[in-house]
Amino acid sequence: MEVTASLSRRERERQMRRRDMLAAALAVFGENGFEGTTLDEIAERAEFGKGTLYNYFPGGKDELYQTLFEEHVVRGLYTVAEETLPPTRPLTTAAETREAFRDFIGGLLAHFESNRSVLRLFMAEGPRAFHDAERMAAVIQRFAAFTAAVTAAVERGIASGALRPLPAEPIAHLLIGNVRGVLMAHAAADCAPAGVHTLPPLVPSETAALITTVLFDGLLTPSPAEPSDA
Amino acid sequence: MEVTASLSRRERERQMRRRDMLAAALAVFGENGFEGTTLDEIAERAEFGKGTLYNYFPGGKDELYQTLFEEHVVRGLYTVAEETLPPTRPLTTAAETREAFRDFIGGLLAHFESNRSVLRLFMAEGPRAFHDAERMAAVIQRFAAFTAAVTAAVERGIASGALRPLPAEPIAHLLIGNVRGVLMAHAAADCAPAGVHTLPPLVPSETAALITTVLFDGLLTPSPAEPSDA
DNA sequence: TCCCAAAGTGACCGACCGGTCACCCTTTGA
DNA sequence: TCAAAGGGTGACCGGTCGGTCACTTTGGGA
Repeated sequence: MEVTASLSRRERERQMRRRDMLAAALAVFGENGFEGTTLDEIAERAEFGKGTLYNYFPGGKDELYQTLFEEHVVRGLYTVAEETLPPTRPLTTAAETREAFRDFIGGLLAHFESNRSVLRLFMAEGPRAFHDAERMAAVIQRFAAFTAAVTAAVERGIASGALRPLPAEPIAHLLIGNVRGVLMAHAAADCAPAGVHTLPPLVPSETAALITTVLFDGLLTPSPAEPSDA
Repeated sequence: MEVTASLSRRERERQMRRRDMLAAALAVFGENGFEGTTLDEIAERAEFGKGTLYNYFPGGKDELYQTLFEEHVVRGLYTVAEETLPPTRPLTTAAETREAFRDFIGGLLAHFESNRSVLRLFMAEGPRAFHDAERMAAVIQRFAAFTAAVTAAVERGIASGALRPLPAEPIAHLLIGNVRGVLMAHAAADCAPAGVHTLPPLVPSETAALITTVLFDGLLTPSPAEPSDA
């Protein structure tokens, strides 16, 4: 028992240190990007020697980055989709559908709005992968479950008649792209020095409402009668 | 006269070499991204010595990159906006407005679809700027004229009653973001190895029509009567 | 034909950084 | 108390790459 307890304490301490390292790495990657980050800085920030990083992450810089990306970005996206667009949620009326996707969009915005380092991780990985087919394949694969969940929801909306019969997957990508665009704009704005193109702070619910209005009701002034919600 | 002619021939040759260097640089940057590109490779591809690059671009790697970005991306975007959404184009009816923005979106798609290197330049610069306030400010400033032109068009559409009275600038960004998203998806797809998430080839006019339908008419099935176009 | 200025060149430099490993220190258990 | 083991450490290594500059080539004019 004592041996077990001792081992598990060791194990717990190991996990804690691992977390400290990841937290430091997230901060530095968020500030300086992948290329701009040095292992020395991560080690210093985590208050460990550089060699120790390699005890915990034998894959080095890349393993640290991929771990963070998986944990915060991939899992974050999937969790939001799972919670707001589960297969059990009814999407039969216009109001239900609009509300579900507003929740989805708001959830995504909230997830990234709360942590700028994670947001930058999200924004920066795509372009990084453009120049490496293997990495790009990995990224696409990792997001597959997420995009599939969104596409399924769109398909259900179309099947129920709530949504127009447009191709579901492009529509799903369009939805995601809108969120991505807004996040990108905010990431850009709060990086630029004060005064240059200042954006009002991101309020997920309000922005989600705006995007939802545009995407679901359209930009055109409704001609015959306002399609009333609920 | 002879002196002048001689000088101008020199000058013309200089311009030609400059162009060769830029073309080589564009190809390499497009393939490998900014960080992944070495001056040695650009020099080799351009069939000049590395030192000669510095005769033409004293600012080195960064000047080459910025020049390409300005020439192909910034000017490209602005030209499309200027041609498809000039202040003189009437945006008073729903049909006019939808058509103008469909042209705009199609123009953007066509501009980048025709040159993948330029597309990657466009996609990659944003994230690169996240970690450098000065560069980000420069990027925002360089796009200011473009976004202003689009915002102005949205405002005119709203003023004429064709578009809903939503905040014009966010809407402009949303429009641009949708195009960006589609382009990103295609850049990603044709980088990934065959078989992974293959996308149908990008047909600017068709994609523009889809985006326009979604953004202007909305995803919801119109309840009372189909708002007929024209 | 010769001269010289301008243009071209690539070997070289130094900074940088990911990754390694020989050493050291703490902990543990007898 | 001590010895062995495991984990922690950071100086160091090798490779890379942006940028430089002393030398070479070129070509136009006298």
